Amino acid sequence: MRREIDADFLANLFDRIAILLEIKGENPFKVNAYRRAAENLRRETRDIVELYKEGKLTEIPGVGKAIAQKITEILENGKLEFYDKLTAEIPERLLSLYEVPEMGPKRIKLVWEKLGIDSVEKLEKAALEGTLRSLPGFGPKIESKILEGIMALKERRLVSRYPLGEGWDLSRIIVNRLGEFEGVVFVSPAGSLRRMKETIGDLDILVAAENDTTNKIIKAFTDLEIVEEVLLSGPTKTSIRFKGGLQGDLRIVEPSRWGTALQYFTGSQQHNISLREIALKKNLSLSEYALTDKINNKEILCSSEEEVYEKLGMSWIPPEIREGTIEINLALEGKLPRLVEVGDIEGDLQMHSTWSDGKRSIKEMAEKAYALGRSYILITDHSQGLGIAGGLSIERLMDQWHEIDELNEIFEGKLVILKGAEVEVRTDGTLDYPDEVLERLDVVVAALHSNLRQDRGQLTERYIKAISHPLVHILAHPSGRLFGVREEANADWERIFKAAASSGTLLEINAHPSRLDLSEKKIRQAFNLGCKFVISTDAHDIHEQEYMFFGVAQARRAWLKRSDVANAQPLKSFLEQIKR
DNA sequence: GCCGTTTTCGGCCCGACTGTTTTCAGTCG
Repeated sequence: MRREIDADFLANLFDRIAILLEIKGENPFKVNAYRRAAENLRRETRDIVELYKEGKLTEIPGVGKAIAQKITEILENGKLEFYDKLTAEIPERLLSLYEVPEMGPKRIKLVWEKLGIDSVEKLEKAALEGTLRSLPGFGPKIESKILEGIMALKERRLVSRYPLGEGWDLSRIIVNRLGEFEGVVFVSPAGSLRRMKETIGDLDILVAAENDTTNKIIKAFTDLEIVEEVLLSGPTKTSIRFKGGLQGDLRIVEPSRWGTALQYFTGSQQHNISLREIALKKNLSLSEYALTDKINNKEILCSSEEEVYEKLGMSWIPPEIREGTIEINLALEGKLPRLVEVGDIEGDLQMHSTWSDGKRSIKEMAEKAYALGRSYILITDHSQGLGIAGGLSIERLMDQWHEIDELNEIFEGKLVILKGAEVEVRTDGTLDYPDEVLERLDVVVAALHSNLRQDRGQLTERYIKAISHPLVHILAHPSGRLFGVREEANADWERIFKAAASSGTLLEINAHPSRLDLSEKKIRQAFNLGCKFVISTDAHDIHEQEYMFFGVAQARRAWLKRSDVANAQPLKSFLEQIKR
């Protein structure tokens, strides 16, 4: 059976084409065009086959006539003549060399043409025998770097991206430590961490400091006990590898250049390119150091990010949506929406107590919620079927209601504790409590924890059955993914989201850093199909209630506004909004 | 190969660092 052709398949193909064209020595702008098309295909939430049928492939940014034609050929014939011709000229197996650090298109072409090297094994052999250094531009240093790179590759030290939560904890340590250091004026995480991407490839830290202190700051950074090795170190830029494998980059700039530096270092790359193009149209050149007037060659320094955007004639853009897509034009027109903010969140609609697998009493959880400024919370201990998490029998659940009633009297309405449950959706799509019990809960949260690998069709029906149940208000952590443990469930998400939109069932954005579920892309897809959302922490301990900002960032990356998030409303409007 | 309130042709971001050089190419972000 032929493998399914979807946007990711096409994106991977165009990325491979880009590398092969690069090795061939093609026009770099053409190479870049394939990369941009690939990137935008990965972002696309609409179904590619549908777009093809409707003749709308060129609606995808970066996809013009030529690439649309190639997609069409693949969908119709299952193959691409252009690719066959290309790989007859530049063998596909050369792509494996591209994974080796220090090996770019020029060096791959050289070792292939001069030494017949077309595999990592042959490259390793040549490096070990010292024959690589005979090539122009190669020497002993590069040879050994390549060997180290191959080692890292074999030990799988290069491949992984890290969940945002891990990078976040690390960044706190570094920012706090460097912030105390003499001479440091500003310090901030940048890069994909500041943009709050779901996973980060490296950790970027930016420091503003006076010139004479930079050496000491670099040393303080590289001397941190969490640093494994220094990869490179110059006067303004240092790269290290943390214990555990994550790479970290430190950049130091003068305080007067903080704005352009923070903007540049936050990215994304595509966003930066767009900004620099806008600058050029205004006869300005933008770099991390300054805006430069191209006519008189004078620098315009920006000490804040807001100034950078202002001088380009745009409104400031939140880091979470800096992807070089529609945010650019909207900011130029001053039409960016106000995205949902942590301060908008009034209630937290999933948390656990010692009644099931939580670590704190309901009272402790409620006090923390009140301290965080919430006005309502929903207690969602597990239902009976999830024995592993101490699921509650119906009797125990009813006992819990007495405790909640008492606590509500104590809180006198300053915080309202709602009665809920995280009700298990059984393999056949039925719920783990009978309707008579569900009816007596304030809010019902349904969740799938087991058998997520069942047949795609059955799983989809199971989701839809749960979503369509008239007593279910919220579907918790819909895709079931757990970073590093479990992938998103394989189901027909378009059908599931349509069912949620039509029944009015709210989709949870689970803020826990191990989940961040729904993904950014699925939020956008669900939003476009008419769904509404809640953002919940799924806290099992008091400090985990602080993770709300992770979920809010996820929502912001998907462009959600306050009105799209049901728990960003006061209790009264929230209760009016939930169906029944 | 894509794209367009300065263009349907002629542009396409900008810099750090390293190793190999004798002024710069290659890789990386």
